Amino acid sequence: MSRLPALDPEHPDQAELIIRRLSKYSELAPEEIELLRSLSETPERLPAASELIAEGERLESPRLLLAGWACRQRYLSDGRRQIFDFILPGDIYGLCLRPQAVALCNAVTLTRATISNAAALGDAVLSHPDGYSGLTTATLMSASADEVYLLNQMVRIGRQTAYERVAHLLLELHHRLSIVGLANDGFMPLPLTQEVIADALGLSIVHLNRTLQQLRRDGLAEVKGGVARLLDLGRLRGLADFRAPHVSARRLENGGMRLHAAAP
Amino acid sequence: MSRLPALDPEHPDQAELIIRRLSKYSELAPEEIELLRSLSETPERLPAASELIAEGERLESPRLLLAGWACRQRYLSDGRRQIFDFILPGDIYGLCLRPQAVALCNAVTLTRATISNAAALGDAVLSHPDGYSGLTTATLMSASADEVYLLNQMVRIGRQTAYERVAHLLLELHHRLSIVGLANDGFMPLPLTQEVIADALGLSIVHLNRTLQQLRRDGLAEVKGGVARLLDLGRLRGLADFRAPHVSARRLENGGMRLHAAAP
DNA sequence: CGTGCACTTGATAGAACTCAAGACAGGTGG
DNA sequence: CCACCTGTCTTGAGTTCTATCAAGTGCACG
Repeated sequence: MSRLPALDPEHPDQAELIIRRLSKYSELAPEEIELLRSLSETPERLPAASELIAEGERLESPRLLLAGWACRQRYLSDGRRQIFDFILPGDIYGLCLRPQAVALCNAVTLTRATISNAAALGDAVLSHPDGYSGLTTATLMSASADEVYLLNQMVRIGRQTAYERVAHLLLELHHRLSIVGLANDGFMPLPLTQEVIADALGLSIVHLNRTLQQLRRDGLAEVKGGVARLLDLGRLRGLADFRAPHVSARRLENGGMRLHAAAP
Repeated sequence: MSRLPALDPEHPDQAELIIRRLSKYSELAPEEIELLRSLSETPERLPAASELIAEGERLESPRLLLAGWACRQRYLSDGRRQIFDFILPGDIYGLCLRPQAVALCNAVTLTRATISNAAALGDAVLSHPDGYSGLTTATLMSASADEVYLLNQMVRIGRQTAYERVAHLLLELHHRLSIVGLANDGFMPLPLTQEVIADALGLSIVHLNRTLQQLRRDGLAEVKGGVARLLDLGRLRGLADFRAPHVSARRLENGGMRLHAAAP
């Protein structure tokens, strides 16, 4: 693994993250990388708790989260909240293959964040896929992976215990952050309050807190001060039944494109 | 509301269900209706518990469930199962806008079922959307609604109590079945074992059973013998926080509807 | 008339939630 | 510089919800 460039979340002057991520899925041509790099030219800073997308809003063009964390969520009328998934640095959001698509839920930032419009990427993928085959392949495989994360989330909250849920989510986030170089060997940023994690996992704050303590007592994971440390990836994977989505990057370049792609 | 034609699940000689459903989303031209009708010409009968799609399988062409019920699901390695969503009569499944898509989870029949290949529909939507604008609009809106059902499911299992979950699921199924004319005024087929419902809602069989009894004692819903009767839709909607997905049917008739089979 | 599957019931244990209070920041204003 | 917020995290106690275990019922089917 090559050394990672410094990644100051407050001054992300490049689109390295998304370049790294999409490169995992398909080889990118120089002009495709150039296109991605150009996405960071018009960054916009947002405070935490900013609404990125409102439910029902028309999705005009995709956007890129350059830095910071966000999520998609919905509230029940009595205030209970369910977080569907997290949007991590380097992720594209608001991209939908359906024309005239409308957002099905809202998206908000969980930390300070930097975003930029990714209309150029949307254009490439939706209108000129033949001219940007690598980029298109990679973007679609990435979208596919995002759908897998959604299904994972459903299994977690539907069929796993609190202990398993937390372990599984931490592993998934670690995996996703590893891809863009933000996590290494169990160490990763986790700028989420326990309330947010609880709302994602369908747990109460108090119970999540105790579950985290249990994981720490068991020598499996420590979460503190916006950082998480997974101390025993092997045991965590076993207990949480976690398997990294095998998005066989770069294999079968032509032909059987082996991705977990999707199906309603 | 017009009278419904007889719908014998064992001999569904027409594609009326999907025609009704898609017509809710967009006005269909005569030739579009003809195309849909032609989908029922090569029906295939399957017993219960047949695998419709295997996880990882390449999605060649969409298919239509003419009769019977199915679901998408995943198992944990210790046998626990999570059902993600239900596929109802008249539903399309295996349609994915991504080229070369692969199934993200498997799909199986829950009852005897009749299916047919819907390649013609896939072709129309993916390759000739301009020639089938109504059909394309309707199909995409329908796919969109399916995604909403997935999010609903996540909210149910993540943030609702057992009682609320059951009520909410029954209302959603009733709503979906109403659209194709299979449910009326609280009365609907429900050919699911309690085990299946439990696996969808993230509950144990025993607890689901008791929750159903509670709903019945409260005069809200009766489930028995493959049939469900929702006795007080208003109260059910209130307690489950259910709102029918407002699928803005029939607006935006011709917009820049442009969808392509972006192909790497 | 047995057999199997779905459903039901009772008893009990365990998981997770709620309430309430305290500890510990980081930031603010005096 | 310090007192004071406010939001987050932590802890304890008690309750509620849900799962598990174990039988038993009912019905459809061969």
